Amino acid sequence: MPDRSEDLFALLGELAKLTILDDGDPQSFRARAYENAIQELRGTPGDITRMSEAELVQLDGVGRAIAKKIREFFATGRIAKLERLRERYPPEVQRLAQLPGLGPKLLTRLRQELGVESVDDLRTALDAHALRPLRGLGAKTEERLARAIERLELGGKDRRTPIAEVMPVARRLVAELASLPQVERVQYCGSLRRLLPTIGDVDLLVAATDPTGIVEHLRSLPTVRDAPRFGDTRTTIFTDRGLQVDVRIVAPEQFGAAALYFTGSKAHNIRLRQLAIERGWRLNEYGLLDAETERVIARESEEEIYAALGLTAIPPPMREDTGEIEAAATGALPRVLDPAQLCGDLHVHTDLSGDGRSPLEQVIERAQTRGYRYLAITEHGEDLAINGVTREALLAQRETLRRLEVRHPDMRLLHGVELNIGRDGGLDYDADFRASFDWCVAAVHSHFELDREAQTRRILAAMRDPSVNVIGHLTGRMIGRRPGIELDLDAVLRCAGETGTAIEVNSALARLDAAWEVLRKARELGVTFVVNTDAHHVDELDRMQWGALQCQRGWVDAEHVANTWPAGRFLAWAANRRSTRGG
DNA sequence: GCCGTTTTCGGCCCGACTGTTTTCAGTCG
Repeated sequence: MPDRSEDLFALLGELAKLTILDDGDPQSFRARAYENAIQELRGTPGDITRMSEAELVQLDGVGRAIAKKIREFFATGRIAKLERLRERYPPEVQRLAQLPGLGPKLLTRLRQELGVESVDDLRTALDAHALRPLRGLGAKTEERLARAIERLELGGKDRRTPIAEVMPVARRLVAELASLPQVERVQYCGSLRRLLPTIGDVDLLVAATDPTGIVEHLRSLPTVRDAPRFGDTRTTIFTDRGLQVDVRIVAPEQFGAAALYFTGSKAHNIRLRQLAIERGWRLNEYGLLDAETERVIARESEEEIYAALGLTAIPPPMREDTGEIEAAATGALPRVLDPAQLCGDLHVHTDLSGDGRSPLEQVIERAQTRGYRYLAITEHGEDLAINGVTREALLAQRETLRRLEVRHPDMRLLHGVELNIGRDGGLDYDADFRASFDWCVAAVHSHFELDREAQTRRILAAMRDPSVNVIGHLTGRMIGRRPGIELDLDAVLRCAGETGTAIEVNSALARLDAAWEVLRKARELGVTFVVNTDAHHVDELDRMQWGALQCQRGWVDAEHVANTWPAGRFLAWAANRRSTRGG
C-alpha cells in the first residue's frame, strides 16, 4: 500500500509554497500554519488517513480549515484550494519564483506591470531594459536577475548535492581556515552538520577576533571558482564543482549562539526563540539576551544556551523539531550514541574481495589502532559478480585469521561474510558452510527493480535464515544516484525483532542506510542495531563517526547498538542467535 | 491558518544585506 500520508504532506507543502506567492509575503503566516501542521502530522502516531475531522482538530497546529482539507484529500484525492492556486501560479511562474533574489512581491509586480509569466519572458524584459523605469528597480537588480537565470539554467542553484560529495569539500575548507593564525575556531553548520542525505549549500562558521585576510584566503584557493558577493564578515563562494559555500565570521565569544543559529533547522530555531520569549529573552545569532536590558544570558557555547532555556543539550542531527525539544525539556532525550562508544566494526572487506583494496594485515592493524575489541572480516559472497569470493579462498582466509589472532590478544577477530540476498531471498553457498562463519551480514546487491512485495519477501526470507546476524545496508540506496528498494517497513522491522536479526547502520556517506526515518521507527519497535563502515580500504574504517551521527539522527541510543557492548556480551549475543535458530 | 487565565482579535522568530531610497522594502538564511 503506497503511503498516502506522504502524498498529503507533499500537497500541503505545495500549498504552503503557493500560499507564500499568493499572500505576497515570504513570512506568510498562513504558509507557516501549513508547515506546522505537516510537522505535527508527521509526529502523530497512528493512522492519520483514518482520523475524523474532529480528531484532527485536536492536534496542535491543525484547525478546522486544515482538518477539512485533510479529509477532502483522503476522500477525493484532491485539495480544491490547491488546484485553484495551481491555476493562478502555473509551473512556469513557479519556476520564475525559484530565482534567488526574486521573491513574492517582485514576482507579483513583474507579472502585473510587465506581463512577465515565465523565465523566458523575464529574459526578454531584461534584454529590453524594461525593468529600469519601475520604481525601486535599477541596473543592479537587472544584472542580479540575469545572473540568477544563468545559474538556474545550469541547474545550479536549486540542485542539492549528495552529502558524500559535499563532506570532503567542507572538511578541506575547514582545514584551510583552521590553519590561519587569526582563526580560533571553524565549524561547518547547516544541513551538513545535521547529516541530511543531500545538501543545498555549505555553511561555514569562523570565530576570529580579526577577520582581516580570511575571505581573501578563501578566494585565493585553487578550488574556488567564483565569489560574487563578499564583505568582511560574510561571503559566498562557489567551488569549482559549483557548490555554494556561505562563510560567516563572528567574534569568538558568540560562537555558540552563531553555531546554533546557522546549524538550524529553521523549525528548531523558531522553537528555541519561542522558549526565549516566554522567559522575557531574545535569541539571535549574537546570543541569548534579556529583551529589555540586552544583558547577555548565554552565548559562548550551544550547551550554555540550551541549559539557560531549560533544555539538555541537543545533538545537531536531532535538531529538526520532531519532538527533541519536548524531550530535552523533560530530560527524556535518548542517551545518544557517542562515536567513541563503538568498540568493533562488523562489516569490513579486504583485497580478497574484488572491490576491496587493502590487505588483511593492514586492516587489522588499523582496527587495533582504533582500539577495537572485535572486528569481523566480511568479504563478498561468491554470488556477487566479479567481486565475490570462493569457498576455498574464504577457508584459506579463515586459517590466516586464526594465525593473526595470536598477535592481537585484545581484539577478537571474527571470520564473517557478506552474503548476497538473491531474487527470492536465497543466500550464497549452502547452509552448512554459512553456519561455519562467526558472523554473517546479508545484503541486497541486485534485483533493485522488483516491486515492494517481492522485495519485502526476500528480506524476510534472509532474516529467517539461521546464519544471518544482520541485514546490511537495508535498502541498497546510493544517495543521489539510485533509490533504495521499496519495503513494507512494518513487516521488515517486526520480523527483525522476532528473529533477533540486527539492522545495520551503514556509515558510508553515499549510503547512510538505513535512513534515519527507518531507524526512528525501528527504535520504537525495540530492534537491535549494528553500526558498520562497510570499509573497502583501511582509511574507510575512519568513517564510523558518520554512522554514529546517523544513529543520533534516528534517536538510536547506545544500549540498542550491539557493537557498543563489551566483547563478552557481544560475542554471546552473536553466537546465541545462530545456535537458537540453527537447531 | 492557528491560537488563547493578559483570548475570539491580533499576534505569530530575528537580523543582515542589498539596492534603492533619503528612511525603507524586499529577500535571504
